[in-house]
Amino acid sequence: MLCVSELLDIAEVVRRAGVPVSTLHVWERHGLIEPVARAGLRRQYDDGVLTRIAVIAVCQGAGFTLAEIHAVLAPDAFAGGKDLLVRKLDALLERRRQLDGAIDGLRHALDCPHASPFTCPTFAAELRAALPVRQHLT
Amino acid sequence: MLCVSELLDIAEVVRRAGVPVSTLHVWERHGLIEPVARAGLRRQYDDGVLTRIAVIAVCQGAGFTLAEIHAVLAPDAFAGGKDLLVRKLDALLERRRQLDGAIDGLRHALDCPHASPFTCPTFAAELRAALPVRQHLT
DNA sequence: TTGCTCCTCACGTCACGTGAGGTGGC
DNA sequence: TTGCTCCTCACGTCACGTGAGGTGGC
Repeated sequence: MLCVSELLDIAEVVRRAGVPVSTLHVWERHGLIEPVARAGLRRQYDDGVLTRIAVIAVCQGAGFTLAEIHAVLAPDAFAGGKDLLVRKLDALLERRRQLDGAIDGLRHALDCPHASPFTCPTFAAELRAALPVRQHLT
Repeated sequence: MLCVSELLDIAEVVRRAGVPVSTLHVWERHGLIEPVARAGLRRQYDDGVLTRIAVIAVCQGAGFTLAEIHAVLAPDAFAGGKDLLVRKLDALLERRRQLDGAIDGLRHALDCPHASPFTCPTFAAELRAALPVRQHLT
């Protein structure tokens, strides 16, 4: 059995994943990723690291801390239930609601004939409406 | 002419805006907000601070740094053109695209019969597809 | 006078970013 | 042997969060 799986050096991972080296080092210190080997001091990754990186990126987009992502990446993360994921999905939906508000606000600011959004009653009203929903993502 | 505009203490601002005191202090140090007066040491805000806070919150959602938000809040921010806003709108749209990807991914993870997303080919493929778009919000 | 809210100042934290100086594969 | 990539380690940064100890309005 020939197991000649392609090994990636860190530059290749940076190129394929679009994540800077400094970030990869941080994630490694937090136990989120790990090279399968070293060539001298140089990290050698296998192809699976790209999937892990994708999971980390998506989870960060969902507002997970690195510690939470560590839990998600654990082998038994989905054994005991998916409560964390359900809560995070709610947070994501709320986040999208806020984001849509920001997009609408920015579009209005770009179209607005007023010199500044502060002098525009429509914009002010829109902003005020966006405020009270601010919540912590827990 | 009676100018008895309602003054707000910091607790009232926290209640109405949903932003913690520590954050208000930081924003003040960065020149983003300012009390209109002090009662002894205690900050007294007018009603307009709520609009500024709303702008700050929306801009943060758009990925602005506090320094950039400071520029947006300047009286002549919209005099010289709206290039910054146009770029940020693009960043926001890209961010929403990522967010939608994360929402789809999470929903799939919750429905998925597999023990872990890593063993599910659909999930892995979805994640990989979400990766190469990672860009800095500049 | 007594709480209670508010204050300032310093330090901690989270997720990186940035050199400085050194190692090692091709 | 010479670059060039990669390494580790320490320190900086951004946007807060968290006490510690003190002030002051009601």
